[in-house]
Amino acid sequence: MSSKATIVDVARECGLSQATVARVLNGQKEIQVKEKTRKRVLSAARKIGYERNALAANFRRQKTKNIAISIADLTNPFFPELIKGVQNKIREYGYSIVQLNNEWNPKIEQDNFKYIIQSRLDGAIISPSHPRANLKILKQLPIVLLTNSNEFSGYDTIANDSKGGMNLALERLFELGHRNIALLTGGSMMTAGSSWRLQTMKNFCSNRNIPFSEDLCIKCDMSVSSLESFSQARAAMRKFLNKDTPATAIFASNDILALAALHVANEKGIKVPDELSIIGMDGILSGEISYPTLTTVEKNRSQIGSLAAKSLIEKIESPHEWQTKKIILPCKLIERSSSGPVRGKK
Amino acid sequence: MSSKATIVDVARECGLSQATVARVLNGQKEIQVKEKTRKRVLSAARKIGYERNALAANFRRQKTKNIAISIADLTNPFFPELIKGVQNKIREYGYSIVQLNNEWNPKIEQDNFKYIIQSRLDGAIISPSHPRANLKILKQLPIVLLTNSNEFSGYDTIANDSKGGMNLALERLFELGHRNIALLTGGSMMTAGSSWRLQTMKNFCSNRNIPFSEDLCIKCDMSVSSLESFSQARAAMRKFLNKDTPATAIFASNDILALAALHVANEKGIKVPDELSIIGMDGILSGEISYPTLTTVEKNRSQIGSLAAKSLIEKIESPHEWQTKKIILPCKLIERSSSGPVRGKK
DNA sequence: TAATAAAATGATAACGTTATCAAAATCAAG
DNA sequence: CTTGATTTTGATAACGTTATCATTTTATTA
Repeated sequence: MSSKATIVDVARECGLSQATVARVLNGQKEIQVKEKTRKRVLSAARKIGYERNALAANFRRQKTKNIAISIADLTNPFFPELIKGVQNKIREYGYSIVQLNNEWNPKIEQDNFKYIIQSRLDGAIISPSHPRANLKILKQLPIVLLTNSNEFSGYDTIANDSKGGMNLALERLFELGHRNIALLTGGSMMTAGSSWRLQTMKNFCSNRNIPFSEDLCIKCDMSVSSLESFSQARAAMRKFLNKDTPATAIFASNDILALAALHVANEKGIKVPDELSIIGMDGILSGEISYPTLTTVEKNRSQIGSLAAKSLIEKIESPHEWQTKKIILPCKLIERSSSGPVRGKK
Repeated sequence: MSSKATIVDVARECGLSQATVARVLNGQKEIQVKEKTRKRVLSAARKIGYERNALAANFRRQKTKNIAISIADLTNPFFPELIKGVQNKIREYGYSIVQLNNEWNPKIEQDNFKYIIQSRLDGAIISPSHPRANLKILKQLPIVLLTNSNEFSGYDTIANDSKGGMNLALERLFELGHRNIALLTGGSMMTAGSSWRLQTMKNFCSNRNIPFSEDLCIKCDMSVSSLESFSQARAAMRKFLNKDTPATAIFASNDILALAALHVANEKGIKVPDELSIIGMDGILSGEISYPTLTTVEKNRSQIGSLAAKSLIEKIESPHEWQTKKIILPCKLIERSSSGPVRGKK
């Protein structure tokens, strides 16, 4: 029938107690059971087609060997590779992933958190949808946040040094002679990160004593799907390039935005990098196959995923002896063909 | 403490039976409980911070409200959008996704299937890693396969009409005057689909009475990560273009391969589409932002995901009155800038 | 108001595993 | 062979919910 064989059925079949059967089938170590009985159990289990009921086991132990990954949008090319990194790491430990998207919607995000708690998942890797995301409900749970925002002081976090990475790009542009650098970034202050980007830009400009005005800030929406983000960035870029801008270079907050800028430049016949240098951030595949290929500040997402997973599992499996850990990985500037020394404008 | 409040604690707190409390907190319909007691329960639950233990509930009902999605590789840009489609649909029904990757490894895939069974997930959406993937273990489970291979005759399947889509592209290229069309595709016969592609190509050529030889078949590996696939395809393309080939057009099995071809063409100074037309398949983001933009045979992944989810949930929730369903969605040719009429060769 | 029907609540037995402790079997040493 | 230590097995109580009844309360009707 539809109802599966249980441990009791196996016990009956082989004439041993269910305790012994359990030890053979689901016991942790190979210890404490005779080879002969082990075989007796296994053949009985195979005979009646026993499949472990993880539901019952999870319930009994109040553990699931599942962890959540909460992100905004899976179609954002940043995440799949990160998740893959997590996946590969946790497989070693026998965990699985429950994948939760929130579409940048804090309400859905909150529902997802509630789901995590109610499903008694063992832990969670969370990319907060915004800098003040409400994590209260998760306070008893081992979690690792994918952010370097200082809003999350009590939590374990892991992220790339985006600020440092941004400076890497800006310094390189300065070195190449650029003095009018535009910033293409998300406009909403709700979005994690957009305000520090503006601040980093201002700091850089004042340090280097070069001008920065609101005119050099191209705002669009990052808290939407990649496609929408791309299309909005293009619109913003068109508008920006229609004004006779002094910018000789653009730093974009992520590769999608950078590729949008590149697209518009191609469309308008502006030569990249001769007339305009463009640097993105993340290091997604699209940037490796664009024309020209995209200079970018790379974040090693697979590494982040892997480290986040490792951290989380250590935290899950030895909750004592744990102290809050903040990991910040350096970014790497990958110079491809969308950036170069400043030359004349059209 | 770490141990959470249970339904019994709530019952004690509000002086009602646990049955009544259960009815209020987890009961399906709003029926059969007085407004007054409902409030009494809810306030008690809130007071002692009760969170439903889904582990216990799932165990008792032998249902998880979780479905699996089994794919080869999440970083393949084909899948995230598909999963998003699934995600958005199942949210309506209160289900969640357990995400399983197999890295094209049948052994991992089989382990994942076992996991699905043992975790008593309610159903699964499966993209088989190869045409003879062993689904035996899943036979009692509601599943929907993402394939149009006829190897899976007893199963519900849903996929785009790839063959038809491929013909769409080939016919269009023929119409544009192309008579020497190369096929860029996966080389291994293990890979789902690569043999029918070759067959479709041969059929088309013999129908249209144009030549096709092994020389016009550029083989690389599709059963690897996108990045690797891209790089292998580039190598194959370089080799192909070094021979003085008569091809004026290339049809690639997916957009990654097509973009690799485009990349090599750009690299070699071959003008696309003037000297070489390239058409891909899938409709991924990278193809919209490449230069030139990529003509492609689009598969609506989000729609597939959504339909697969709907099908699966219907099957889960009314297992009777179900008959095997095979859905084949048409592809759509999207003509962008990488294809055009045949002209002179270099 | 009594008798009956209907609605609301209560008592309790599963679900299948793991964990704990007790009992039995085996082994080692005198 | 006994005794004691050690290994192996067995009996049984949870885990927290849902589902099935039985019971009580409330509503309806004569």
